[in-house]
Amino acid sequence: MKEVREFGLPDLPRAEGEKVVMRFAPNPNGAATLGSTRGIIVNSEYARRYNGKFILRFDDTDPVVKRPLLEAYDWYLEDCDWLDARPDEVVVASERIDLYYKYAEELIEKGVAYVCFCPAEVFKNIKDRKDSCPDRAASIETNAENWRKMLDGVYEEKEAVLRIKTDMAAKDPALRDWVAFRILKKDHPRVGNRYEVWPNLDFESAIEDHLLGITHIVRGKDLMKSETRQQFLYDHLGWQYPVTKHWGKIKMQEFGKFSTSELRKRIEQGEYEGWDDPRLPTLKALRRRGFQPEAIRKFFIAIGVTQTDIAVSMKNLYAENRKAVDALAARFFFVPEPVEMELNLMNGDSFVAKALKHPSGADYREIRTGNTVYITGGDYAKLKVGEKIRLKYLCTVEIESINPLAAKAIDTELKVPVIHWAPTDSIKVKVKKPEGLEEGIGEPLIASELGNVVQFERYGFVRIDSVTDNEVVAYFTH
RNA sequence: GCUCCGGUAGUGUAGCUCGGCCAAUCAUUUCGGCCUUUCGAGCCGAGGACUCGGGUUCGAAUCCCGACCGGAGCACCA
Repeated sequence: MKEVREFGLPDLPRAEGEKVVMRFAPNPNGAATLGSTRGIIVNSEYARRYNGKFILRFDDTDPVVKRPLLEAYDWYLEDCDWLDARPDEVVVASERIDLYYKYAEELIEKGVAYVCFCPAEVFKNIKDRKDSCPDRAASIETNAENWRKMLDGVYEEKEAVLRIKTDMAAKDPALRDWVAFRILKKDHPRVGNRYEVWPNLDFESAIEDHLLGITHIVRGKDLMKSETRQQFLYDHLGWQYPVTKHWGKIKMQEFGKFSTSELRKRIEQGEYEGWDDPRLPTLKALRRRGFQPEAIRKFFIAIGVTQTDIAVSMKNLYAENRKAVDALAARFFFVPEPVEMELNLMNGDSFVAKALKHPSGADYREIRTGNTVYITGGDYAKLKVGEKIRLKYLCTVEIESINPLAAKAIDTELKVPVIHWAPTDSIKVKVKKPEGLEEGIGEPLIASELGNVVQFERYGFVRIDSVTDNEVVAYFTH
């Protein structure tokens, strides 16, 4: 019988009464991007659904090519907290290197790991021929001794590696004898110069997943082959591989290709203001722009875990965020490209507009103005003499002249266009958008919303980022 | 070159394991309408898809084969 699933992630296959243990394992070489966010949310969501455990593990075993950033460890913790995905346990691989050495020795003793002295290109040739490298046949004693020498610093970088024996004749070249440890004589941001022999991801993560009791691995399909490679290791050690699930490549249409390393380079070169620059696809940037964590969660859960490669538009996230933010965002008038309008009010009319703070509520805000108001350049461009428009919450006017712009108040009429405006004593407002800076003016009360997400009517949602004496800076949400 | 994975509307996604209840779900986008004060908000409505070709079957989105298209791995990166 077919049943339509409720909104959410598909169920994970699991044994009866099994305690689910999930993990998210980033390399902290920069701030979390939208890509990493998927990993945080999907894994924590599964852990939550099955009442299991969620582990955050830093796979920081590469001090050179993708060198960890010391601050990023904390950033990940903050981001997880913010996303309501606080880990039950945090593990740092670089602090557990001795543990990996122990297993390396065990594998050497079992005769399933060997120290290989082939230069990379030479080994590639051998591998492509489905041949074996001469070191593969070395005795256990020789390997143990060579491994010892590796650890003792006898060899230089690239002179020797420790390989795991798989099958040099495997149909798939990606599986043949892979590197488990290599020599890197470079300090590590976290543990300094304590180690010169570093495990590769396949080795480190294989050992950790077992030790941490991970039951299910859910990650990107770029690591699909990793499972097959690591399976050899699990067989050698008599372990059971976790259940795996892989999602396809995700690309945000608005951002194109980005990698953490690339981002880091550009930030260091000053191309961006920092990891929270509003143009960036980082969690820090989205937070500063006023996105709500529950919207981001829902967005990634809706996308799910299919293996198809996808190109998603930020519009989907915007839609989700709009639902979260609409109810709590107070409304204000912000006028970009302001054009001055002289206002001739009828006798007895008030210069104080009573405006709704939120269309669904009853709370008012007062907007006081003199006999000049400001309207947006865009609205101005469409005006003609004799046309009637309503200045929202203030009055209906008839345009008397365009240059200079002047209008007189008339009796309220139905079905006239409604535009918003800014009062005489407006404050300066700068809006930082992904596309650039937009300047304008707005009602003074905006300055009282520091840190809040508000809606600039007919413009969009923004988060008030900073307030000074006569200027407000807002980050554009969407 | 070798190996692996995938292909449902503009974009995501459900359905595929166990073929019929699928003239295909939900969301978003787009379009139209509504709202006696938001034409970047809200409400209502409409449109829009099973990559192609064979096969199996009474019956195929679902099973099989092939083609085409997309992506990944073959790093002393993660």
